[in-house]
Amino acid sequence: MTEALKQLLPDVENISPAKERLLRVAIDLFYEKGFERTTVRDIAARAGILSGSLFHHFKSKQEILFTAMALTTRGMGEAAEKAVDGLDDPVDQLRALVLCELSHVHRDGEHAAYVLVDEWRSLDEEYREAVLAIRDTSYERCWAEALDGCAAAGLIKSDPRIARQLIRGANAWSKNWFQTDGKLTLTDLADEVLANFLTL
Amino acid sequence: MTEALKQLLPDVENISPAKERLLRVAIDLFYEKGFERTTVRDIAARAGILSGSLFHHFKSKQEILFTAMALTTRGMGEAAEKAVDGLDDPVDQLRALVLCELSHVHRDGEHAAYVLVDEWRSLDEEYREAVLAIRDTSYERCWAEALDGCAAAGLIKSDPRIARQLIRGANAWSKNWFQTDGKLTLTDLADEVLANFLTL
DNA sequence: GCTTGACAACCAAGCGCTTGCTTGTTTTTA
DNA sequence: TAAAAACAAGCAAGCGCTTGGTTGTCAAGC
Repeated sequence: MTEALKQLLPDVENISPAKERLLRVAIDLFYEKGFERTTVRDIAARAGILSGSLFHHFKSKQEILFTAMALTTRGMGEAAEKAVDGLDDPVDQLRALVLCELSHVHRDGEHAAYVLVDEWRSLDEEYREAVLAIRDTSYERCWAEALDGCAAAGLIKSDPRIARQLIRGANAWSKNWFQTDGKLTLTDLADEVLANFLTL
Repeated sequence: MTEALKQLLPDVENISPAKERLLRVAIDLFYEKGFERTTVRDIAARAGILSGSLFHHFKSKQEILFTAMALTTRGMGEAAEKAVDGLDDPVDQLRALVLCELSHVHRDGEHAAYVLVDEWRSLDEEYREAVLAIRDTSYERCWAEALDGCAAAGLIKSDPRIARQLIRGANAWSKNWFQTDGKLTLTDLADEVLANFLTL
């Protein structure tokens, strides 16, 4: 990580309650309509303030997106670490992580939507590396550990890194077809994913 | 399909060469930057005309997106039918379809980018049903046939429709990580996908 | 064979509106 | 009473789209 990015991160570490409230509103809207279709007036209106007041907290709309993604990414990292905590069997770890990821995609947990990754293309290049850094040091490290464990036991068919990408794609896409209120539960779906990617 | 949609479709059936040229430019830009970030001035500039002239061919930017998605969807349907033509073994069919889908995602074929599906959210509701109708009568029918065949032979682990969604997600996401110029070829990737979703 | 008219393609200019963001001031909070 | 948060007002730029007029093409009519 470059020096410039290290200067960016402290801002992410201590987010005031007021700021976090605005971020949750923004994340909701980004989830519903996407970043580009969401205007600063939309965000302000739902938060009950005027659009100009937003810029007292953030210096640009782009910074809102960045902070939102950083916050989300950090929250997912913590959730992932908590999910695998105390699990020794890599299969158990993987099951927990799949369910964790699906929960975030469908916003079942307390944290924000994983699908902010959909907005990757909207995030300015200068910010991307910082978000990636947060993701890799926590969230993806959990995945790598679980998948490497499965691979060592000969339980997966692909290279762990390829398997990770295939699983991520399958999970993320479920946003576009899976209905939480249907017969299939999120846990069922997680089992389906595991059944396909593990040699049981 | 409603009557209103039937009136929409003929426009998609006969697209003039000039119109198709503009659509290819638009699709390129949508692929590169996304629909929202692409302006009508961007499209016109790359096509070598002024922005106003676009509206001689399309009545709105939204119609450009719709026609582009319809054209792409039709092209993919034809490609899929051609890919499975003459193949009797459902496994062979599935292999062909996976490679076909990956090729479109990475724009290796002559046809446009499959990832226009990414712009689903940008397409006005009134148009969506029409695009879905085109997709289901050709492209998705091929997939259903192949997957049902595999399921009948006990070669897949999930319900065919769930398997289809998981595969679609895995394929679509590959746009965000797979490098065409890397060691792994598209055919290799297709084999990886098959290895995971088939019980061989 | 030349004119004519119809047509599609495009240009030139700009309208009305929305966007992200700024400024100076007032209210609220600690 | 000073800092933080929000308001009120609006700017400059960019957006999708419209309008009226100018080209080039080509078949029909005398």
